[in-house]
Amino acid sequence: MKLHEAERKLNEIANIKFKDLFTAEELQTIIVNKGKTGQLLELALGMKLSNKNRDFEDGELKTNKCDETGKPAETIFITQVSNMIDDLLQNKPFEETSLFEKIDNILYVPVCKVGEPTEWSFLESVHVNLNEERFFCLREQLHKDYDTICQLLNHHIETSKDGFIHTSNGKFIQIRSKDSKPYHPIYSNVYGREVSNKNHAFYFKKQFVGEIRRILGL
DNA sequence: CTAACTGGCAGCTCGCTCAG
DNA sequence: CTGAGCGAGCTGCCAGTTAG
Repeated sequence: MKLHEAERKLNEIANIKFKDLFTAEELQTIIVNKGKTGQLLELALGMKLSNKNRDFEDGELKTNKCDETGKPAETIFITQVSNMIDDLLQNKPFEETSLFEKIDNILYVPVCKVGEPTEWSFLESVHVNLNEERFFCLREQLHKDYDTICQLLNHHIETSKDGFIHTSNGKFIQIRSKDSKPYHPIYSNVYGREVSNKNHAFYFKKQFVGEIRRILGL
């Protein structure tokens, strides 16, 4: 599925309460298993559930919990770090990383989760394409963030007590731990040893959402 | 005191592997 | 050939700590 097609479908179901969008049975699974919202959205859009690198043929779907005004409640998960750690430690050019591939064309869908799940709804989606002129400024900043984070990772490995990487912040994106037991250590070929005892991931910080809303005049 | 940050937990689907 | 088991990668949620 192409991103634009999903965007169109989404705008048809935006602002409709979940109780009018899903069956009681479907809603029940949301309540029992809170991690289900994103999957229900993908199904509502007629997509196949998968663990592939990109949700759309040409981009990525990101949902996030927020309030009625679209203000995000959480940072937004982007992608895991373990398989690209050496790209980062060698500061591979931003545009060539799988991180860039992951974020250069995003359909961001805020999910208003105030009150009971029956009262929740998808809000107006936001399409962020870093190749469009109006996002050049944002793209520049993300590039800077990327370079900063690459430096911070090396700095942590070389100077921290445990010799491991730790939370590293840019202005709009960050890297921090993301794993569950049993942990998945990150091995670096550059250093020839483990550089973390657990997996890490890229996240968009909340300021990122504020920035795209500002750019789009929302 | 409150909001943000940090580190962490858990559950889901897919594809791969391997025994039967 | 087939199905169970498992790892990888995805998702969302939250408690304790820190910063403003």
